[in-house]
This record gives sequence, structure tokens and C-alpha cells, in this order.
Amino acid sequence: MKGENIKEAGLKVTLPRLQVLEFLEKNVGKHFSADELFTQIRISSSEIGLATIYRVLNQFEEAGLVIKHQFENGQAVYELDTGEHHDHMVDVESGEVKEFYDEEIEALQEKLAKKYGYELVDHSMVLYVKKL
Amino acid sequence: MKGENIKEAGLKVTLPRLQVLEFLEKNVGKHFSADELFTQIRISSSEIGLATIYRVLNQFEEAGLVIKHQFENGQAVYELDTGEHHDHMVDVESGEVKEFYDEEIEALQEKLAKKYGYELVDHSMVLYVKKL
DNA sequence: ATCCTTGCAAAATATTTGCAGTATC
DNA sequence: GATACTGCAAATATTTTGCAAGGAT
Repeated sequence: MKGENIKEAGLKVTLPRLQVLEFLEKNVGKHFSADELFTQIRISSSEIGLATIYRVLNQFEEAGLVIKHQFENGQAVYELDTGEHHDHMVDVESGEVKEFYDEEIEALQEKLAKKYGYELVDHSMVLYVKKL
Repeated sequence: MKGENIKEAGLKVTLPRLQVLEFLEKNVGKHFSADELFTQIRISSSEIGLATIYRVLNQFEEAGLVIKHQFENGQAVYELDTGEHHDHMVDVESGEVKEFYDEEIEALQEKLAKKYGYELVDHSMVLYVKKL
């Protein structure tokens, strides 16, 4: 169903919400700022307001539909939450974001938490990199 | 010497710069937003401008005297760069923050960046944990 | 004496909110 | 039809910049 997950979040299935969700679904693994989403959706179709984008993204985040990231550049970016954990690598020169998953790192983090007497609940790791 | 590291950064040793640096030196391991520094320095002494705080912090960051962190709340925070890198472990139940350093993780991050054709410039890692 | 630095105010960014009209259930 | 939602504009919040005055070497 098209707006099933929107409805499940207790939100009405409206055009702006569908547009935002569908755009993110078409671009899984990529990250967009509110302004980029605004521009993209404006280009491909109708009259959407930037404020609405922000409102919808906040509601989606609350509902667990999207993940919000605050990388080092001031602007927050959003991506669809596919439920599959991954970490991020940010090219500090181009701003490009790559996702990656490394079993060794994950295991090491578990081990580290235990070493300090904790259980690992969640983590975030961002590598800031530049091209060699 | 008091303003030695300021001078070494190619900056003139001025009152605002000394005040910011000394405040951070008195609070190693803690993090402050520009606004908090502004308020704190205003309370304890003289007429300093918020814009100056921002300028000084940017210069200090450039010079490697302070580290800037962009946490999840929009406001950037700064801490003195003691030269000792560390990551953070946050107890999700108590809110307590532990700093830690692990050679194996550091090496693995370098390796990972290389694997994707990048040079590691910086990284941030936060482990969210709870007591076992 | 020169050039850097400062504080203030205004500008630039990023995001949120008030409101009156509109669409969804 | 009631209520939630929207777009726009105005309001906030954070950080940067222009400028004239003040300070360091």
C-alpha cells in the first residue's frame, strides 16, 4: 500500500507526506537536507512549502520512518530508515556521504562496552575523510 | 608562559583570547557552547562580545588549540585540545559520559578509510550503553 | 604608524511557529 | 463537518561579517 506506514504513524496521508516519503524511498542510502528535498520535490511536481518539509521530516523522525543526522556542516540531513544499521563516512571536501558496515568494528564496540562494564545499546560513528 | 600557545598560533595575545583559553584550561574535559563561554566570561570579568567569542574559537580551532564538536542539538560545543584523542561512551540511563581511547578501534578506522580510497581526517564515535 | 583586533549591529543560515485557508477522514 | 494539514510570512536561533574605534608591536 502506498501510504501505509504514514497511516500507521497516526498521520493523515497527504500529498506532501507522500512526496517526501516516496522521494526518500527512491533514494535509499542517500542523504538530503530539508532544502534539497524542497528543491527536488518542487522541480518534479507541485507547490510544497519548506516549512512543511521540516514539519513532515520531524514527524517522520518521531515515527521512526527516517533518520536525522547532524554532520559537521551545520545542515541536518535525512535518510529513509530501512532498519539496517550502518555507519557513515563523510568526504570533508565534497560533503559526499558514504554508508558502510564493518563487522569487525561492530564486534570491537561490543567488546569495548563490556570491558568497561556496560552493555552496548546503540552507537554512532562518523569518519571524516578526504580522497587520497 | 601565559599566552605562549596563542602567540605560536600567529595571533596577538589579547584579553579576550586569554580569557577564552584560560576558561577552557580551567575546565579540561568539559564542553561549552559559544554562548555559555560568553555568559561565563561576562560574569567573571569584562566586556566581551559574542562575535569575538566565535572569532576566537574559530581561530583556536584552526590553530589546533580547541576541538569543536557538533552534537545532536544544533549548538556547537568546544573543549580544550589536550592532544589526547578520545571517544565518548554515554550511559543512556544515567546520562553519564565516559571518555575512552582504544588503539584497536583507531587502527581499524584508518584501515577502513583506506579500503574505500580515503584518508582519515577525523572521526567521532559515541557508544550508547547501559550498565550490565 | 601600521595592522590586527574588538564590540556592536546587521546580515546570513537554518529551523520553527502563527495564521487563515484547504484537504483528509 | 470537524480536525488535522498546508503554504506563506514572520519569528527564532545560531553563527558570520561590515565597520569604525581601540590596542598591540
